Amino acid sequence: MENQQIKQAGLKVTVPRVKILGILEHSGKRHLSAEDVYKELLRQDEEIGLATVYRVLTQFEGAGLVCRRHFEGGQSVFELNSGSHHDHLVCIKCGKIVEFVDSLIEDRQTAIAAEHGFRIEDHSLVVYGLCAGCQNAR
Amino acid sequence: MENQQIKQAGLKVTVPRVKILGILEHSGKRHLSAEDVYKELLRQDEEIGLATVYRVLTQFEGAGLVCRRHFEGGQSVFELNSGSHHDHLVCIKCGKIVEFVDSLIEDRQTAIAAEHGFRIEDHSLVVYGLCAGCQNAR
DNA sequence: AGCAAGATGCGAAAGATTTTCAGTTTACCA
DNA sequence: TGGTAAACTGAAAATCTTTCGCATCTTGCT
Ligand SMILES: [Mn+2]
Ligand SMILES: [Mn+2]
Ligand SMILES: [Zn+2]
Ligand SMILES: [Zn+2]
Repeated sequence: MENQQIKQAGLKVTVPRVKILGILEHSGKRHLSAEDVYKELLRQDEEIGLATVYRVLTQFEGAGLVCRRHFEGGQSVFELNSGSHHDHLVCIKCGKIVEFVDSLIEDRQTAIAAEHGFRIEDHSLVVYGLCAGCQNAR
Repeated sequence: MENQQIKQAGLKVTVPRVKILGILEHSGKRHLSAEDVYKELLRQDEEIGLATVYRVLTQFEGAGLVCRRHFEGGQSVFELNSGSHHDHLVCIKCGKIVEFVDSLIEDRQTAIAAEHGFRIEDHSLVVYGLCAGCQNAR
């Protein structure tokens, strides 16, 4: 269960951490903002402050349990670290998110970085557009 | 000169606008934060407020004169709109920025979006790493 | 020159995230 | 099982970047 992952991450097992990890795992949505997590905690009648939510998410990120994403506009969103990298397609109207991986793109990035003498540490690719549903909706 | 571009953009020619456009054109750096522009104005003894800098940059963006980029960390940066799209390679140590365009990547993005029924409106690709110089520096 | 629309500068406000701090909880061991 | 140091927590205050509100100037045009 959650306790083990938290312990393995080198963190003490506390109520906020267990609850937050639980929400990330079982809330249905894969990409949640700190605010989303906080609202879900309120719904569950947990007395956990927003500052703690940010703190815990940041610790989880440091421990490699979650990934933080900075999409355009407002808040960052967090998602469980699936272990494998992926990029995102985001609908600018309804917020729908589709994940994808494309080895051709990954390879080109590596090649381009090499051409310029860079050693890649990370990258962020986000494609914004209208999903099928939102293209029709008039 | 600057006056023409501003006028063509449908904006009144004012001192702040002329100065800011001038800085974007001749400051040596291609990617500047609002704060960078503001500091340069102070250096030139111009009495222009930071709020005006943000306002003008946003207007320039709306008029298509500049592009706003949201790289990791704090501030957005602005650059003159070169007319053609490009992505960025950013050194996480010294801040060096290299611009690039890769049609293979662009094509794959279009194909992937199509596969998922999305119509692309925009995209952001930023590769973070260490530039040649920073890899050696010990 | 004279005027109305549009801009500016300033301080205040906003929104997201982080820090501070005093009071709690957890992990560990006698 | 206690006893305790270290780690953690909630709430409020602080930061940081960007935007607003508004009284006061400028610009573009007669
Ligand atoms: Mn994802
Ligand atoms: Mn650029
Ligand atoms: Zn949609
Ligand atoms: Zn560098």
